[in-house]
Amino acid sequence: MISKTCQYALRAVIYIASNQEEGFVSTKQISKDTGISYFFLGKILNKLTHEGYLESYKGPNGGVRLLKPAEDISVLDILSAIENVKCLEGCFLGLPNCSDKNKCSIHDSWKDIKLSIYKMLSEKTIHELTKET
Amino acid sequence: MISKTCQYALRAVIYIASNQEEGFVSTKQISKDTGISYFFLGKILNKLTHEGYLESYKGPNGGVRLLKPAEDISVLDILSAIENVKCLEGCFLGLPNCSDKNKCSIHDSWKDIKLSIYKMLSEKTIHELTKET
DNA sequence: CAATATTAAGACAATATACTCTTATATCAT
DNA sequence: ATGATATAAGAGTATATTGTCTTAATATTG
Repeated sequence: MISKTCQYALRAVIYIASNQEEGFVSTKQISKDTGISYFFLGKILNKLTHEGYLESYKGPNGGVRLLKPAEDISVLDILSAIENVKCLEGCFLGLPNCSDKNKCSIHDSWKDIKLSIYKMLSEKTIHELTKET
Repeated sequence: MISKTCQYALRAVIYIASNQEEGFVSTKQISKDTGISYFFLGKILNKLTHEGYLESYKGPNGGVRLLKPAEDISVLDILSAIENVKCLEGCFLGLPNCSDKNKCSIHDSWKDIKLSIYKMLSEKTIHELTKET
């Protein structure tokens, strides 16, 4: 559905949002508490930094923190920072020519689903995800 | 979203349903008309035969045909014959412990989406897909 | 029976995704 | 200044997915 990389990115950002009151959160701490592999996590956080969602700081007491309030970051923001969100684009049957003008036989049904996924992912904020269980 | 293998399986079955009036449809013909790689397609059709959706016949004029009427085969039938349909099961965040009793923070929103996907895929039949464009 | 056409099955290869490690660079604390 | 701690970046490895090829088995046709 979404790649593991995206899942890790989301879980990491949720963790950061929940734990950054005291300053920067280190990759080591995130890795330890989420179970995400330290080195792989480093790459993901790096990407999110380049994409403008995180701010990083080197050296002792360094780490990353959110550049914007968690209320202003949607789940979709994080997913698309990592990679193209496949479930929101493209034809269900994988046909290259499929489009609104040249529909495959499942196009409209699938488009409805895609719209509901888009709505959910773009409305749900990271802040909301830090509150619930 | 769904794997290429699943997309190929669906496209092949739709093709078979549309072209089996005159008897068995050969892998070669399906491959030629759908653009799906001949050898890879062979494996997929084989699997669908083992799973009970196709009947195969060797030798000249051989090939495969549907074992049931296209009206009685859902899109979900074909997808699950190939592999576990990932978008219908499991946690959006990839958490192993996530369940209805122990929900992750996006669990309920995601469950709604999964239900609508399940409904669409299990109600849409192969026959319907042969009619439209 | 022999030649041809087709599926069956599994070995093999290529590509994409996920993961690991190493080296460089910046910052802090002493 | 020096050593410890952290990110930055890229090379390298492992696994999963996708795609290709080869050989065997089975049926039809002449």
